[in-house]
Amino acid sequence: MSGVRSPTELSAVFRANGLRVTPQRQLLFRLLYADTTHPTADALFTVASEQMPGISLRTVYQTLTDLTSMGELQSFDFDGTATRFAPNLGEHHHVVCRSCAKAADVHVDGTTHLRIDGLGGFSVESSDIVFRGLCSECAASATITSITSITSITSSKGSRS
Amino acid sequence: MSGVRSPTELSAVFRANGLRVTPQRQLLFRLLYADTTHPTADALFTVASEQMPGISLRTVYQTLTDLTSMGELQSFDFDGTATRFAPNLGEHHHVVCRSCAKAADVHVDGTTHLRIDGLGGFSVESSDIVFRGLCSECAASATITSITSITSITSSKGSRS
DNA sequence: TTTTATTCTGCAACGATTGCGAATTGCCAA
DNA sequence: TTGGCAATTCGCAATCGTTGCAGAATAAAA
Ligand SMILES: [Mn+2]
Ligand SMILES: [Mn+2]
Ligand SMILES: [Zn+2]
Ligand SMILES: [Zn+2]
Repeated sequence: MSGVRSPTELSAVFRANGLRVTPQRQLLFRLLYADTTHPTADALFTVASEQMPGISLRTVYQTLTDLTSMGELQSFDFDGTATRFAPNLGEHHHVVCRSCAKAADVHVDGTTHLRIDGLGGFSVESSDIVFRGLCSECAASATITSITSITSITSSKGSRS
Repeated sequence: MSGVRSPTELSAVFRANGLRVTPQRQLLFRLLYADTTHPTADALFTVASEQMPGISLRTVYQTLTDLTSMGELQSFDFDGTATRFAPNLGEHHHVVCRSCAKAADVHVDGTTHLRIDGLGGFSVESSDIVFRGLCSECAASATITSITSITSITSSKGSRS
């Protein structure tokens, strides 16, 4: 239920579902294992290409789709850009940086005490909580930018861009 | 802070921001007023076209973008499909039907008691909770489908597709 | 009314994702 | 081990949602 499934285990899952285990798939199993960045298909394609030049982006999408429909991965749409994929761990939620789009897992206590008002016939099966804010790196550079900006205004005697 | 801003109020907001009030914009203000469906740009375009044939989808996008950057609308990416827009009411969250993608507002109590573990340097500025499940219509038709399916299996003596 | 900066529209371009068909290949059976 | 063949990969075109751009239209100030 929790923990990342190993490449070997994923191979077994594929065979159990009547799917073949190819070098491309094995590589992706390895890359996904212990990847905590919630990467996009294209990000995985880039790193996969280093180890296997010629692998196609189409195959990356295919494998991610397969893994997702088998329940081994979850897919997320944190913003309007590319879909992000991550191992389907136990119940957890996410923080997303509004500046660099970095995402991280968080564990949230107290979700069972939430009172939902206004459901009007909807039945709830799951919940996704996305906390938005700034990662530490972006918070740091925001501070620097702000200081630079003040310095710039001071030293340029109030010019406007 | 809460409640939908009226077309007249939105016109004032536009003028206050140095933007002009055009018939296209006024129409969209009216359509958005009291629209609780969290429509896509294209859905709004369709209904707008009925009242103003010739209005362009580009203009709908433009106006939605303007309203969003003025803080009058919020935009959501519930799934990988089109962005959805809705008046920026007070704090509230959403239920989304996994079958027909209908979205509705819900009010959630207890969010202040959530304990977030594993933030690791992230500063949280806001949170979005999306509850996923089935709306009453889809739940009803799912039941019917299920019964039909059983009937079909029974009457076809166990054939497999 | 005249003027002009803003807005509208149509269309091209873009990024992400999927459909498709031909070439390749994992895997099972002999 | 070696076919045989269905599954898979790959490249490319197509699709979808959205945005950039430029010329025509127009809100609103004078
Ligand atoms: Mn995660
Ligand atoms: Mn809402
Ligand atoms: Zn960041
Ligand atoms: Zn539904």
